[in-house]
Amino acid sequence: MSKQDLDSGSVKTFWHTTSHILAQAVKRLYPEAKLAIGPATDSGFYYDFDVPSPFASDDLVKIEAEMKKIVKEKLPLERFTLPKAEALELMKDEPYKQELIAELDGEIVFYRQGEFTDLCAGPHLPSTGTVKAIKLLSATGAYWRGSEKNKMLCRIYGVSFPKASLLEKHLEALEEAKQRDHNLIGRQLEYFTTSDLVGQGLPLLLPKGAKVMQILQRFVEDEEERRGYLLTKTPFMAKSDLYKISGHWDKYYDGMFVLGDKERDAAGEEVLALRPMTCPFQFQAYLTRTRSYRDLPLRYNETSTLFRNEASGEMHGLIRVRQFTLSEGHIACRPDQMGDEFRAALELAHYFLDTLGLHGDISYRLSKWDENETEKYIGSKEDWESAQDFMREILRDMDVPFTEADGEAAFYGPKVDLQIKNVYGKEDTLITVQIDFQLASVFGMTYTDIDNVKKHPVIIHRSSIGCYERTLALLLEKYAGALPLWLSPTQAVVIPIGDRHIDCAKEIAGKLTANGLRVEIDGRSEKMGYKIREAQLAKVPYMLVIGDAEMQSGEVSVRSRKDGNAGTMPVDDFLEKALIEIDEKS
RNA sequence: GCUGAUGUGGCUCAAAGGCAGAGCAGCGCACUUGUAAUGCGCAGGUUGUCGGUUCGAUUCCGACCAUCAGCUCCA
Repeated sequence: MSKQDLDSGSVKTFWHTTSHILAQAVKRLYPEAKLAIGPATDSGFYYDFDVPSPFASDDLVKIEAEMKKIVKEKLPLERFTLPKAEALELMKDEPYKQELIAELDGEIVFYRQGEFTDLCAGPHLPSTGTVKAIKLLSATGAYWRGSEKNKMLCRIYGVSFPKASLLEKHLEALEEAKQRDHNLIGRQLEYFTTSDLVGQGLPLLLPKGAKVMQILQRFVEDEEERRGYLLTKTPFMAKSDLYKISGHWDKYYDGMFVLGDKERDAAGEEVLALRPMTCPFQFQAYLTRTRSYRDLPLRYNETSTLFRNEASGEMHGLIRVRQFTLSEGHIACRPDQMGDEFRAALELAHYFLDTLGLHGDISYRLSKWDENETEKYIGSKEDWESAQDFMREILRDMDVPFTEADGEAAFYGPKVDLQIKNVYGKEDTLITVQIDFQLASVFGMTYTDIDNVKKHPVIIHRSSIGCYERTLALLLEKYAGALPLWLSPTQAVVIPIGDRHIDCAKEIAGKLTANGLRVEIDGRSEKMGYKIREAQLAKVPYMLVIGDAEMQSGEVSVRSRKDGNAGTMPVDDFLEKALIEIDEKS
């Protein structure tokens, strides 16, 4: 439902009531089903059921049909409350509802529609009759209360509208989103591929993808150098000893590719592991000599390839992979420099996001530890809270809107995560900036302060552009494959109309290439319209047509992928125009 | 890892317990082209992999691998 039709509260109410209709339909068709929870989401609703065998797609068709009957029955929704004991009695056949009721206080709120009653705080529509258009989208598994320790339930996702035309529009929009999916266009446009033989989560970047990656990396490394970073190149693997100090061996073992195992390690054999992070390596660089307070802040950056053994169901295109490249940096600074450095790290990220056109799609999250699971983290409660308070204050001071999330921190410190949504609305972290009071002392990193006392620096862990693979994926989705000129792997294709124009085309392409443009010639014996179509579909920004007229005048006929035929102009004019556009990164 | 779905030529998709087919892409020939598809021809397959059932499996069954959606986890 679009926001114009209803405000978001009403939309949620509408979807929430639809989820009750879903549950009612399921209960009618599968009386043995036990009800869990069924909320509205940002894009529809779902309901979780405990059923003997998971729903198949045929079942969804039946359930949808039953839901339509319930709508036709125009059942009124009636709110009522019960004291806890009676509530438990009412839900005596619903163990999940009982579990929820047990945790509630005061009067328990229910909603009733026809023969169906559900535990629910509401609010709801007055009648089931207004839910005219319903589509059940998928049936998947979901753990009860979101914990993999619990039973897996069957979740049905759906969406609904007061009018069929709105549903159609919504489904069309979903279809359009699919056409922007990097996993589709990235393969179609040959940015990347995968191979069953290479393995899951290990995409192969093809020339176009590799070119964009190179452009981004040069851009990032150059900008970071300007901002006082020193580039390191550290190994892809290290002995278990290093990870034992950093804590990864204990806290992150399952996430690492270990060339060996714990048994061999325990037997004293050398066991190497691929790095899941760069921190401990750059810390070793810090430790090469004694540091003075005058050396700080010391900013290391590295275009760092990392390896993380993700669970097999997690991998997704270029967004979740097992090997990826991060612009990773670590800043060692004094406490009095921490504020400026933290802020500068965020500002650098803003600069990159602005340049890429992604800033508007970002939301900020202060990712804190989980006070109830302190064993997952290292360091004292005081350190954690002061770091979290500090980050919160800087975010407020920078006037950045943000949310806070418990249990999302790294094991060594809280983070500010810059979150971004993919084309389906699924959120991932793109960039992260972290403050760490732990690892400097763990690794024995010190500096001699002005008072001649050895102290531990504060470490800021930061990425500045996000993992390159993920960034590429989001750029492809953002621009539907038509990347800005400066990022386009091929910036222009020269199209000679006939064979006799090929030499002239080569000359023009040569001149543009010599001036730094990435240019190709399409010299095939095909009709011009065909070549233009192919270049358009490949999202090449400019097509330069060369025929008799251009050969005579020494001009080129310019076509832009966006605006079509732009008429003829001297080659130098096109070059100048293109160079300006590249320079502006627009 | 868990739940569900899917896997047929480079791509998009047909068919089917008994000789696997089309369009696009590719290659060849002709055409020398004026802003989104020139025509004709050729070639391309151990139907993801490995087992099982069967006279016969690409089709049915099982395991594995990969892809997709979701959960959990995470950059």
